[in-house]
Amino acid sequence: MADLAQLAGVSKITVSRALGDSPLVNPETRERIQALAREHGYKLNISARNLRLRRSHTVAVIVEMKPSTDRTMFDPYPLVLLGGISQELTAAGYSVLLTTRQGATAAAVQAADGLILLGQGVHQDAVRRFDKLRLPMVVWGARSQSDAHVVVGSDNRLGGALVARHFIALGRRRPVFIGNPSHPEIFERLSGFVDALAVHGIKPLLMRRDDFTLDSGMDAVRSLHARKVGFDAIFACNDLLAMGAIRATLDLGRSVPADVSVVGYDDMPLGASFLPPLSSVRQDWQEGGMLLARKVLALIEGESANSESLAVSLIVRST
Amino acid sequence: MADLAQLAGVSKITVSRALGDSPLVNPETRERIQALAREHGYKLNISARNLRLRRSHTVAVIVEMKPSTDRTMFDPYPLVLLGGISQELTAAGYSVLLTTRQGATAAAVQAADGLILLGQGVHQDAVRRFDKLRLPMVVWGARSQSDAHVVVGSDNRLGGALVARHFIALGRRRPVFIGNPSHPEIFERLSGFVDALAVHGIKPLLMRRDDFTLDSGMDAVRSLHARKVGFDAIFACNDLLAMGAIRATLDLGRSVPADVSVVGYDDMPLGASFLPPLSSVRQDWQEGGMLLARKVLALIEGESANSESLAVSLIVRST
DNA sequence: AAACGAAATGTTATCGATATCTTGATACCG
DNA sequence: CGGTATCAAGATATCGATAACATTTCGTTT
Repeated sequence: MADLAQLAGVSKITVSRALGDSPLVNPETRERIQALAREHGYKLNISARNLRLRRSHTVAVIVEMKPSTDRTMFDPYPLVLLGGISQELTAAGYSVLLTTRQGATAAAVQAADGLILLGQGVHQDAVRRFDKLRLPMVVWGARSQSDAHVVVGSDNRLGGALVARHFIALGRRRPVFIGNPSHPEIFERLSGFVDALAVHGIKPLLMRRDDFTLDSGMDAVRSLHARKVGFDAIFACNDLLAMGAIRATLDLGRSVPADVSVVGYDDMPLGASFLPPLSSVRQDWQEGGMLLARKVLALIEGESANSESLAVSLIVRST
Repeated sequence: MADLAQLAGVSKITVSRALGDSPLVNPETRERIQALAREHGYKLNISARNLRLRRSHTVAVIVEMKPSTDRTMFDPYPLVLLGGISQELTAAGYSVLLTTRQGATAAAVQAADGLILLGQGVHQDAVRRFDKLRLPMVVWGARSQSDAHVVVGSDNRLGGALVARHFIALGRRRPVFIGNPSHPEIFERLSGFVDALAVHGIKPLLMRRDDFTLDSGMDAVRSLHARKVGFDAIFACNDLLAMGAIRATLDLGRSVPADVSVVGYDDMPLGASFLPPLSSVRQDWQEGGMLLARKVLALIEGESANSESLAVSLIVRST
C-alpha cells in the first residue's frame, strides 16, 4: 500500500480510504488510486486488516463430514445448507471456515467472529463443547427448553403433525414411527406426531432404529411382522428408512399405499423416482442456511437474535 | 501476550517461544508459562500471527454447492472429499476456507495459502479462472494434456476400461455409454471404455445426456428403444443414470442382467439396495481428499507435486 | 583466573493495514 | 475582511505476534 501511495503521490492512508470507497477522499483521487491498484494487481493484505480491525470476517461452520449411517446430517442436504450459509455470508463480506468437530480446536477457529454448528449431536453434546469458545453461536437443529443459544431449524413438530393429520385423513388407526428419537430433531418429529394423533385418541408405536439406512427401514418392518404387530401407516424419520420400509412391506405381500401408508422425511430427489413415488416432508435447506447466516451476523453485530423454525410441507405422492 | 509476560515476569518473546514449544526456552519456564496461559484462558491472536508470518495457514476449497442436475460434484461425495481434505489439512495445522465459485473473489480467498478446486467444470472453464489468483492450486478432476497445474483424480480411464472388460467377459457386443463427455472426467471414462472395447473390435454407442438424474437415464433407454437401436450392455457415468436405465429397461420387458448388463459409477450406498443390486465403479473419495490436501501442502512448502490418479475398482453385484 | 562458549532471555524492528487526531486549503457568511 | 464551515489529505499510533540481533549468565576449558 505504501508503494501504491508513492505511485499516486499521496499518503498510505489516502490509498486505504480510496480503496475503501471512503467519502473522505476526492472522487477523482479515488478513481485514480483505484485504477492504479487494478493496473498493478494490488491486493489488500487481509491479515493486516484483520489485525487492525480485530475482526476476521470469518464464520466457522462445524459439520460432521464422515459418512456414517447413524446421522441425519448427511446426503446432499448439508451441502445445500452450506450453500445457503455461504451465499449469505459472502454477500456480507464474510467467509466460511469449514471444520469438523475434531478440528474445531484448530487455531483458525478461535479467530472466527462467529460459529455455526450443524447438528446438535445426540443429547446436545456438541453444543456444550462449543459454547466454551464464547463466540456468537447459532445452531441448526431443534430447540430445547434449556438452551441459551440461538437455534434455527425446520419445524419438526409441525412435520410430525402434518404426517399425523394425513394419516388420520386417510383413516389410518395403527401408525408406526421409525427412527432414533435421541436426536433432538427426530424427537421433535416424533413428539409432533404423537401429539397430533393423541387428539384422535391414537397412540403410535415407536420402532427405534439408530441407522438412517434403507436396510434399517426394511429391518424395522420385518421385525414388526415377526412380532405379529399390526400396522396400517408408517412415518419414517428420513426417506431412506421410508423406502426400506416400503420395500419390506411389499415383500411381505402387502400393498403400499392400499394397505399401508408411508411418509418419509427430507423429500430427497430420488424419492420422487422411487416406485411407488414416495410421499415425504420437505424442508427448505437453502433458506435454513441463509437464516443461520443472518442470525450469526446479527449476533456478531451485537444485535440480538431469536431462535426460529422454518415451516415444512408435506409432499403427497403415491405412498 | 504482553500481560502474560508480565504475569510470568519474562518478556513477550519468551512467552511466544514458550507457547510455540521452542527449544530456546528453559523447559521449566516453558511449563510455567503454558500453565499460566491455560489458567487465564489465553488465546493467540491468529491475525497478528498471520500478518507476521505472512501465512494464513488456510487453504481455500472451491466447490459448487447449488444442487443441480447437470453436475457430477453432488450427492454425499463432495462431502466425503471435503472430509478427507479437512482431516489432512487440520493435521498439518491448516484450515479449510469453503467457497463457491461465485464467492471465490472474496477477500479471504486471496489470503489463502493455497487453493483446491473441486471439479474442473465443463471445458476447464473454472480452472482458468482461478489460475489467475497465482496461488498454489490443486484440482480434482481429470488430467488434460495442456494444463500446468496439478490434478488429482481417480483413474477414470481405468474405470471405463474395467467396465469394458467386464462386458467383454460377459460376451456383450453392443454396449452403450450414457453421460455427458463435456466434463473432462466423464470424457476419460468414455475414452477408457472406448479404447478397451476397440481391442475387441467393438465400438460403443454414445447416448449423450446432460443431466445426471434417474429420469435422464430412463429417458436415454426409452430413446434407444424408440429409435429401435439394439443394445446388450449399458455403462452409465453415474449411478443415478444407471438406475434409471435399469428401470426403463425393465419397463420395456427386457431383463437385467440376462438381456442387458448395466454398470454405474460412484457406487453410491443406495446402489447396493437397489433392485436389482447395482454393479458400479467405486472411487475412494476420502483418500482422494487426503491426497489433494497433501499436494497443496507440498506446493505451499515450495516442493513440487505431480498429478496423480487413484485406482478405482469395479464392484460387481447383480446387474 | 582469563577466556570462551553454550544456554536463556531481552531489545528492537517489522508485518500491512486503519483509527484518531491534525493540518492545510478553499468556500461562505455577515 | 475576519472568522468559521467544509473538504481533502497527512502524521502518528496501534493492532499482537515473531525474526533477527544483542545481551546476560553461567559453566567449562586451558
